[in-house]
Amino acid sequence: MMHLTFQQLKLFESVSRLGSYTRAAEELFLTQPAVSIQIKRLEEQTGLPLFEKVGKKIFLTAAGKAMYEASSDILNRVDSLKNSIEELKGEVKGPLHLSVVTTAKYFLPNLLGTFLQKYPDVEPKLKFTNRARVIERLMNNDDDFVIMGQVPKDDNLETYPFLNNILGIVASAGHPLANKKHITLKELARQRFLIRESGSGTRYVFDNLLKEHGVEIEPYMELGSSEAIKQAVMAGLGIAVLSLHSVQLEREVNKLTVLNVEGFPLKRRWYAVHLKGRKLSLVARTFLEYILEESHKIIKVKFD
DNA sequence: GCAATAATGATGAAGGACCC
DNA sequence: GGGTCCTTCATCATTATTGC
Repeated sequence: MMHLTFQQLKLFESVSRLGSYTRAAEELFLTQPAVSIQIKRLEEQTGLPLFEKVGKKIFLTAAGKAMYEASSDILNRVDSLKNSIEELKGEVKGPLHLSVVTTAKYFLPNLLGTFLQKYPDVEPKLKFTNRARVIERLMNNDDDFVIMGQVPKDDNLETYPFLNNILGIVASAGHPLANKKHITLKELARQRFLIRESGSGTRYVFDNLLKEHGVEIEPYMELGSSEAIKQAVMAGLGIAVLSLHSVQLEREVNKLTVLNVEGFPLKRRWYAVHLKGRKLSLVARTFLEYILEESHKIIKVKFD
């Protein structure tokens, strides 16, 4: 009979997910040897290696994959048990698992901060990633719910719009088009465009808009985050489509400006989304109700 | 840079001795 | 018999160091 500890499973799940002993140690506030020793003991209990090293990378063996599936399941069940117990006690307490598209990092911490002031015993577990990965996690039912701007068309999803997501064409304050009253999309297409990688929600919206108007642009540069794009725009490398949530501060200090382009700003919504039929924990329900009712009071953005 | 190993310390459970 | 204190041991963590 294997004698596995909960700590070993937690460490194993973390190492598998992050592909690194060191990263797992950082995540769990331990030292790397502590992780190494526990994984070794787990392998001794299993009687089979769980990881194999190829060069500097580690990969799961067949036994490791089976262990990963089981450990994820056990950890999820324990989280769910914690939620059930807290629900029986009627306390808003315990883990809150959310996957969030990266652009939402400009407003979600603010919402979460005010929520945690009210419910300090909630343990938020956030994953900021791009739209494609958020959809993957949504379909795998990995989180309580996800937050995204562009919800895939799927009858199996429950969606809750909660906040305006305004997308604008952003340029450096000294850009030649900065003071122009009306800019056509064709005119815009001649500019140097900085765009997000495919898989990003902002890119998805922009591509669709261009297709609708039969306009083609040649991207000048592709960057992996809104933050990188913002810095590049401020450096005068080009213009970009960005959520106005992400450039609020830069607009206030006159580092960036929003161009007056036909069809812009694009008014979209932020959505909380989960699979239909998913039973939300008390913590998740409370947070969902909180953002539906309070987000527009807490998060303000200048649209013009 | 990253994982493994060795030496060492902290902590908690179990068991025995002692006292009331 | 029950409660308290002390010792022992296992476990899990750390730092320092080594090897790839």
